[in-house]
Amino acid sequence: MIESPPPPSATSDELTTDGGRNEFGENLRKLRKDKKMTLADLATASGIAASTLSRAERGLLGLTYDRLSQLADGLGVDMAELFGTGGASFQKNSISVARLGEFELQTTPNYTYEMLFSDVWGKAMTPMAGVVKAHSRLAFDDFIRHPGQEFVFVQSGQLTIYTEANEPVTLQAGESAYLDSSMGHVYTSAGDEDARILVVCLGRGDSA
Amino acid sequence: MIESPPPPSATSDELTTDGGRNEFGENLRKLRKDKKMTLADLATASGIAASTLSRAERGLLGLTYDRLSQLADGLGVDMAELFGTGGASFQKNSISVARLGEFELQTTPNYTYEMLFSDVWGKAMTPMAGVVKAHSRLAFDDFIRHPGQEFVFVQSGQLTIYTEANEPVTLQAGESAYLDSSMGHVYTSAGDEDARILVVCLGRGDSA
DNA sequence: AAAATAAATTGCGTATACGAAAATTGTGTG
DNA sequence: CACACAATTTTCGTATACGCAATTTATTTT
Repeated sequence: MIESPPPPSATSDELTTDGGRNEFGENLRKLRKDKKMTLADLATASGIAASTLSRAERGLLGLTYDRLSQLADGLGVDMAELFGTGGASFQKNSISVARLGEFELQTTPNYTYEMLFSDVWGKAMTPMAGVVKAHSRLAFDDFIRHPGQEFVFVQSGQLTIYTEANEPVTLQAGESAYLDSSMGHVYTSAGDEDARILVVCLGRGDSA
Repeated sequence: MIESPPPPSATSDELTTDGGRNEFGENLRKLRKDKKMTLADLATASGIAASTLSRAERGLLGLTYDRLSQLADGLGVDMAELFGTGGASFQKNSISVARLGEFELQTTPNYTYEMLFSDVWGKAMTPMAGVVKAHSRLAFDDFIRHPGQEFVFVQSGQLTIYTEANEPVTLQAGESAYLDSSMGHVYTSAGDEDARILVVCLGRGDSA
């Protein structure tokens, strides 16, 4: 969360503890106006006084958890959107297309892959398509890890997934797996052929 | 967010206005313990008094925005995870496999598809695999919409995507699209052949 | 088992969130 | 421009968040 510069009249207490509530307030006002609601409308919808909402929008107070929860309900959004962290910057009403070969191939010793939609801002999912050149777990110095979850689909070939907490699993073409990506994992091709896979990571992920 | 049942000793005021803060408190305690932190450790990391943290964990108070922000920093998580909306209940260190034909085929007039990993709790992404039987937009009474984002990959055939805010786009096999799923959208097969697609929705989504 | 230490909770005074009503500002119309 | 009305902000009293120190409970050590 990027903090906005403190207002000129901020007290020293606010400088050290306001935790971004000016930014929150701006986001709140934006959400409200996007929905063509007045403070009174939102007060009715949320059960929070209009005066409180006004102060929150101007960063003059920090709402409590209970009020935040009421607010999310009143605005019909989830908490993540309320905090502007859930893809709020993802372009509304957009569709992006990834054509064959459109994205630059990235090559490592073990993989050749494209980061699909690398130019799309605010994505909550990171799709990648590519080929697994590694045919042995020994090709890897260590497991790959990143916070979140990961979906992998085998388009062709056979894929073996090694993880630090489970027995290896082997997938045929058309099969898929869903895993905790914070757990160490690596992907290897399991047959003579290099497996072709599609991977979707949650958030900005560098996958195996 | 699924609310836990109110505790038996809840006052009527808590029943109507606590906005899930017992659940929040439980999640907070879980996060803290997962990280092997005492209340004093977290107090130091976050700059919030241990007594306040204790009360928050037991649902005795609702933290203000400023404190919530400090807490997220102190725990090294983002706000979404703090509220238990970011897959907090997803099984750590897990991998699940979807074998060919494993899930029951669901059939509508326009699609035949499997909800992959339908038995996996706490998934942030909902993968679906299937066939698009509709060859015309006229097959649909209305657009499909659900909050969030959606990734669609064409395995075979040709797919045309109609959206309420953009010109239709047609994808070949191996191509994909990423879209705002709150915008009305439908998928149709574009050639003689029924297109085979893989769809990943953010969250629990019913896709087109 | 008793003693020592760590961890969590309680008590109490201060700061701030909060709501209702009043005041001010903004907008539209004649 | 004046007026009416809508929208937002301010005022003020009450409720609750919050931190520090004391107390209690839980865990570890002897």
